[in-house]
Amino acid sequence: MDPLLEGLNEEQKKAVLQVSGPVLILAGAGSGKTRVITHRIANLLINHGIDRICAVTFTNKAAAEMLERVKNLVPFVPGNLQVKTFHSFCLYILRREATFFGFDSGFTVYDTTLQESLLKQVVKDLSLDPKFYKPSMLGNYISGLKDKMLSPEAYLEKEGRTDFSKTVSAIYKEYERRKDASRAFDFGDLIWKTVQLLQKSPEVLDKYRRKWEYVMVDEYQDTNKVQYALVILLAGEKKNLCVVGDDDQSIYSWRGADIGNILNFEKDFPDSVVIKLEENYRSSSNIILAASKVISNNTQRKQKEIFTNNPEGSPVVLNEFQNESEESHGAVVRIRSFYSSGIEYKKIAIFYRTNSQSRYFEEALRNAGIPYKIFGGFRFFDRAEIKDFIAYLNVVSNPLDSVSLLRIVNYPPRGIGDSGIDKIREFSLEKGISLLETLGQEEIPLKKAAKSKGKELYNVFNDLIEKVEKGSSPSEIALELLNRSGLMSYLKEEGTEESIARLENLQELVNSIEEYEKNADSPSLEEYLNQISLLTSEEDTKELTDYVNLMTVHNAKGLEFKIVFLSGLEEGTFPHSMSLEDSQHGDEEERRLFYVALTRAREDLFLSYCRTSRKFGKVEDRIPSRFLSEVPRECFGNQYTNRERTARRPQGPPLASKIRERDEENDSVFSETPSPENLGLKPGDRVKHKQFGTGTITTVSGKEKNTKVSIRFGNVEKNFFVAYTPLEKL
DNA sequence: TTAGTTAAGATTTTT
DNA sequence: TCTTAACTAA
Repeated sequence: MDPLLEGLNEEQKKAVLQVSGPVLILAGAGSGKTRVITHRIANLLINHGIDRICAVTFTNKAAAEMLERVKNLVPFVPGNLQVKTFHSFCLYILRREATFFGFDSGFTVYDTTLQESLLKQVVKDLSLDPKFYKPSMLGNYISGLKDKMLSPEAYLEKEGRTDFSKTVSAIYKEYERRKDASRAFDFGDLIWKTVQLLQKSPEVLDKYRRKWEYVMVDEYQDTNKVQYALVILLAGEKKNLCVVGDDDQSIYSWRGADIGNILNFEKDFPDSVVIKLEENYRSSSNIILAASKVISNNTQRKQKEIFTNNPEGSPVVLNEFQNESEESHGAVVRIRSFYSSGIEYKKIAIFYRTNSQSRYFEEALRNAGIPYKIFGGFRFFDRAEIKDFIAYLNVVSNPLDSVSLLRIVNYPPRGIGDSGIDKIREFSLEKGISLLETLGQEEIPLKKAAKSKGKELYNVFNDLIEKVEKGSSPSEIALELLNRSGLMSYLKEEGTEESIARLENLQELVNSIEEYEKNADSPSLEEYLNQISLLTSEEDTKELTDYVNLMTVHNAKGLEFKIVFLSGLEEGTFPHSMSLEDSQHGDEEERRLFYVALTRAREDLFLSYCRTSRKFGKVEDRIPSRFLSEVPRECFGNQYTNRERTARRPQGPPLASKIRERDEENDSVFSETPSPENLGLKPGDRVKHKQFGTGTITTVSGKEKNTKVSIRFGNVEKNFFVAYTPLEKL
């Protein structure tokens, strides 16, 4: 038998062998979906000599995983095969077709920050109230319109002419105009402009249809209107289109995902082959029981049942903790014990609903010396100093990029403040020249010092732009810019710990550019900048080989782990209060999200919630997530102890009866004191400080070397690092 | 204009 | 709690 088919069930084989025409694979969680896709790609490559394939996913992590698994199946990966996210896929096309948009020398990709700063300018210039028209809200709104392929005019038409819609439409229009003048695309543009390109240019469309005769889309239930349009365009008349998805795992409606895309596939393609994968090979039957019972509470779903022939496995464990620190500590203790019994860290994942929750786990893992990697959330490229320097590079690569220029025109300080900036912008508008050009003008009405600094900056940019044209390498440009921008000396002079760290980060960025140069076919500054704009955190961490995975549940989709910790299962966090406000979907999307989380686990699933958690630094009481009561009692096994762990509150939470440890062994989790690192200092202690005399400790924070204490001396409160401050305990 | 201080306000999820 | 906007003094 073909080794590609080994170990596959009949339906999976059918999916792998279905070469041409439209195919819909309805794949339940853990039904071997990625296996089917990768084997299908391998089958096309090996048995049919077809390499004109593109496979599109949503997250970088899923794309990387897919490519990796294809690599393991085939002797080599042909250049024609593309496995990418929607965004990187479109970037690939747009970079090659930029001339279509009149962007003859490429373009800049605006991330959310640059998008919002442009919107802020627009709101200001249209004399609108920035308190009401918040850049972040406008950014989301406009992105949403782009997902639906609505232009400012089409939006107005559809929405009706209210004061609000008229204003938003005007902002949107002006935003587009300026973005265009800055020769930039935002994230939404990447996909929509690609669709427009393919619609308007038959030659280009034809070219890419021939380049990729076979199109595969993963997580099809999460495609939105514009992504749908893209897929349909690419599939063309040949319709060699294979989509894979599961309506129960649709978790992106807030980004315009249209579940109708998957539900209507058979209508869109009447000659399609539909394959259902319902057997779960991933998880223990305990986990599958929990997950399928929970999801059955949703009304808006296709009636179906996932099942497994896997053994029952360990009980699902539900833990209650007093707060987030104890919760993360509890996970660390278990991770340690798993590790000492021979389980690698990378088999373990910790999930949470929102990125901010990662903090506690990071802290606990760091203190325990356990390697970890955070997916999503804050990236290296999100650091302010990196963004600043990238803004510098953006201007060199695209002198028309006024948004980036404005970001750094006064950083480091050049005496060009808000009023100076206004003057420069006025002048540039009057003369019809770019902002950068304006900086070089003699007659701008600025103070002498500011004017000469501006001119200096202009010269630096001009020189570097010239050097790019003469073929200087990106890293050469970066190094020179680092010096001549004054950034380097500014940070050096500052001399604080903070500024030194920033300098090191900038050095790290230069390293990253050098790294890129080594690997790229024909390295250019512009390509580098384009690429990093789509990067998420997984690509930029140092290469660790074994690490615990930390991520949001959204990021976890499509992945699987032997051991999963799902944390923060409290009302308001999961389901998140913000999503409950959206009455249209109610809590159903949150439940799907919970379902996704549960079905990631292969063997061990630990659920946890806290009695109290912090919100904006304030401790608040919490109640367990509604989803916990939807998990059948028997999933938690029979072995419970009745001991209360944290008897700080007399009355138990609603679910107290369920929330027990499963056996004595695990009791040790709680008998360890959570943080012995504070050197014995605790709030309320009286201490003596050499300089300030006697005071009372109000708070203790941080761990080990980083332990900080706040001490109140009379009416003043001061903060100290315990490690640096000799304190005498009284 | 800048640096330093104070008060408000922020957090859903991703590219 | 932490970041940013607004305010104030120089």
